[in-house]
Amino acid sequence: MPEITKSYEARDVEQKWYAAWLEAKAFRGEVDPSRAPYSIVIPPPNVTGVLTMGHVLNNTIQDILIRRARLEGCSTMWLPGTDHAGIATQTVVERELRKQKKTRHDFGREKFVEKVWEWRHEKGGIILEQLRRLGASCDWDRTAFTMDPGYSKRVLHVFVELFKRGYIYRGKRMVNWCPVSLTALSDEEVIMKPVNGTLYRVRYELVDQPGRFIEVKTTRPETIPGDVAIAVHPDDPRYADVIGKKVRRPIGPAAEIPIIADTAVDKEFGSGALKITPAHDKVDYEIGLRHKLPVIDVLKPNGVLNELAGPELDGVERFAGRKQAAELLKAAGALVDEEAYSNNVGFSERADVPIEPRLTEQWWLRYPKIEEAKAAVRDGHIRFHPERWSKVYLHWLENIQDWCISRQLWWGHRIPVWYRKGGDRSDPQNWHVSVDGPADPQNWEQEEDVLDTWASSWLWPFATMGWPDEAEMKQAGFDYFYPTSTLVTGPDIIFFWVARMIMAGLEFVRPGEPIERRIPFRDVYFTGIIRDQQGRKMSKSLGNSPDPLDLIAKYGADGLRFGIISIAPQGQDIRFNEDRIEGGKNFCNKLWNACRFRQMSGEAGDNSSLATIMARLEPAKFDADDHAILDRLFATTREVDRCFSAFEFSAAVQALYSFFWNDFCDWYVEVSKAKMQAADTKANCLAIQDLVLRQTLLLLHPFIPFITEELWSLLGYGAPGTFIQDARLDNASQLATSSHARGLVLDRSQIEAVESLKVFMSQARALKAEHNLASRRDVKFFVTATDAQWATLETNLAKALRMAGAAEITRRTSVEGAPAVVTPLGTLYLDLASTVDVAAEKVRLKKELDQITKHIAGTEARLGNEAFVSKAPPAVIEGARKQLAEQQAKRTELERLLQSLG
RNA sequence: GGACCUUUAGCUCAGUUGGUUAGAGCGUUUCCUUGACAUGGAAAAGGUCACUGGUUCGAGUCCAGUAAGGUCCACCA
Repeated sequence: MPEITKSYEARDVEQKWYAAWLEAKAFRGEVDPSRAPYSIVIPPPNVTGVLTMGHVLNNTIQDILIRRARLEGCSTMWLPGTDHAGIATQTVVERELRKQKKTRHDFGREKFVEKVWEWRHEKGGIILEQLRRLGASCDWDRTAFTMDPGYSKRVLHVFVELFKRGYIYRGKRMVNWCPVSLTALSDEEVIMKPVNGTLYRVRYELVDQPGRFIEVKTTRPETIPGDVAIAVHPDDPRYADVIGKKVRRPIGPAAEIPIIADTAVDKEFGSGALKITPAHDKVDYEIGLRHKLPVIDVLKPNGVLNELAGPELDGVERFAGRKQAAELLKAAGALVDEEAYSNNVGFSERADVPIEPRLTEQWWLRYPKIEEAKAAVRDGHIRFHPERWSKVYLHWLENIQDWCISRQLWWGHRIPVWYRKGGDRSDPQNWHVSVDGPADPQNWEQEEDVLDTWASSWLWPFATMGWPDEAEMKQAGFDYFYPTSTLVTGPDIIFFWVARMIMAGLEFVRPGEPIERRIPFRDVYFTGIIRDQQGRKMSKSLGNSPDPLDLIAKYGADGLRFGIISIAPQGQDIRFNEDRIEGGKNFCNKLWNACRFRQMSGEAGDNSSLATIMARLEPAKFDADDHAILDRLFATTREVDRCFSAFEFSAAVQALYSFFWNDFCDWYVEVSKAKMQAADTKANCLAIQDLVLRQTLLLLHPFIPFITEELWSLLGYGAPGTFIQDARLDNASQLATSSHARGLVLDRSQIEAVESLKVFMSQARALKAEHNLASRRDVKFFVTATDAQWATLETNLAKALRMAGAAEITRRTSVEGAPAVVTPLGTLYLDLASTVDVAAEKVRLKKELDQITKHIAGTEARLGNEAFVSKAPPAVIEGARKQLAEQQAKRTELERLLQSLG
């Protein structure tokens, strides 16, 4: 067996094992009816994406779930892939073209789309390669892409089906228009941001009463040329006499526009009068419809004012136009005043510029299965973790609006609608809607728009598994793996993705079957957002996000995974802290060296299975520490189990950390050193170490897959050619059953004795340190103890001497004048009476006495409280009494020690 | 305007259904290169659990309110 080196070198080990896993197709998801399925579909990253800390967290959690399920005996399948990300990808490629001073229009649609595909093949999907570096155990043979021919066909099929079922319609409506991307956006892609601007007070002169004005307040004077009315509230007495009269539009093409009454106007705001510009405001548009007003669009799609804005403003960009309009108003004497004003403005999520409300023809989707989607979560068929996100989800569904699914882009799924050449496009008589198009294509032209990216990714959980083609579904194991088990994602895409996937699954999968068969996943785990030290979101533009690949190079993939999980509490945002990643690396090193020590301590016995290790245990030779470490091992196994069922990964990591580092390394391995020197106890002690290490590696493997695989192999736990994932993880009760079968019953009193020994040891070291003897290993101690206390000490004496760094500990009936400490195993004296600073020792003892006296007072007060004694549960009262007795005994002993010092 | 989250040691965070003297990691101080590990070991210092009330025998934990910070939703020009 190869020797374990002094320090753990992550890089080589990681490369070696990942290659071996791929070679063996260890991550292949196979249909196996004898086992339970466990499946995850990856939230497909943008094909343009590179690995961020968010991806690290998200995918580490998915990998943890998948690997744990594998160890529990499930047949697992983690489906990877990427999203074509319409706007983002098109923008990236257009940016490349701009370097060559070209635009997509220089190429034309077909050539441009070819360019995008070229780009994708060369540079797209880097992130999937990066996920391998992280250790992600995806079934790479299933890698999907939302623009794959098969996937695309399914997207179009869904469009056609929804159209047939009456959920899709075409209509001219106000949409959120991005003047940079030149496309419509859904409401979800608009981010509201407060903007500091100006509120202009503008006056409109009445046509038949020169000199009389109506004032309105507006933030957008450049749209005044598009004004078609002034609206007031019908009950507003200030304007009762002007309703129906006309005012002059102060700038732009001269026009007389009516004063109308509409209840949508807020009497309290501003002057109570509102300018109506139906082309550039959603509310205005609705008022315009009610009053049959014309629509005057003064903006070009790119946000530049057009000729309808008048000669002065024609061709001026919208923000420059705003200032210029104000000047024109001033010149016309129509600007009353202006004031600084902050209001919320919708921004395009992608381009980060204010969107324009714009009246355009678009395709809309009325969502299917809204009520059932609510029920799925409300009734617990789908469980959100943390649960509180379900409120956000339900609230959105309560107020859901139709979804604008068409985008004026070239990169994406072109909408499968054809219009009869020369026909009126708004007349459905002239439409052909099908996946494959009309039989006589020469007579038709296809819709230019493509679908919103989310209108393809909402099918991800089933379109990646061959749906709706029976043969492909069979091959993908659809029946077996759907619904998927857990979705791991961020709460920021509850609306974009999670809710829509639920509706899509309910609408399309296994129609007529019960809801639990149609939902796309059973659990949804929402991660937090990773923030920097100042609490800011990590983002490319701020440059505050470390490159995960750098972190992998520095700390190893395992170190990164362990570190990030340890700072990621459930559902809370995460303050990134590189120290914790370093802590992850250090933990790996600790694990490595503990295994190294095991290897150096003696030949491995038969480690090939749990049973063979159990067979090597010798219950008759178990001492207190042996009982205690197995007790802690079982308890930790149980705790990790609980953490997984509660999705508390950082708690699992903490439990494993403290068990392994504190209980095993700091204590058990240390006491082992004495036991392994005795031929009689050595074999049993090594068997126990082998048992602990085996179980620990299994429990840790989902979190740190590489190093555990390496150590599993080095310590001979697996047969050659097998992986740690081929083993089964026994739970705590299975472990207990196996050990019972071996005749081992853990002894509670022995386990408690170890707790006393630990306290004793700590106090002995502290006593040495207080007298500047911490580094000495030849110190002599005396102890005054009861027979029971001494019995515990005596049986563990060899270990105790070693651990305390003592030459001897001898029992005395009384000791005078030596520094002492009261321990659970008797009073311990340092044999240095002659050199001791009596005054300092008295101060120290006095301080301890004061403390215990305070505690006694507290305990007595509680027990003296009639209400406590009569109302608290007996166990609590009993505990308090026992505690009081112990405290009093300690006080008596401290007083005696003080007295003996004079 | 509505909903939600957070506030515990210098820093980042645990703290399960209320129950001994509130914990961990990092950082700090002192000591230690003893044959697994200095990516380590030992000891120690460090907290009015944001604030105010309430419920209770008992509150970091439950309730109400206040303050600060954050997130999401919402068509007031």
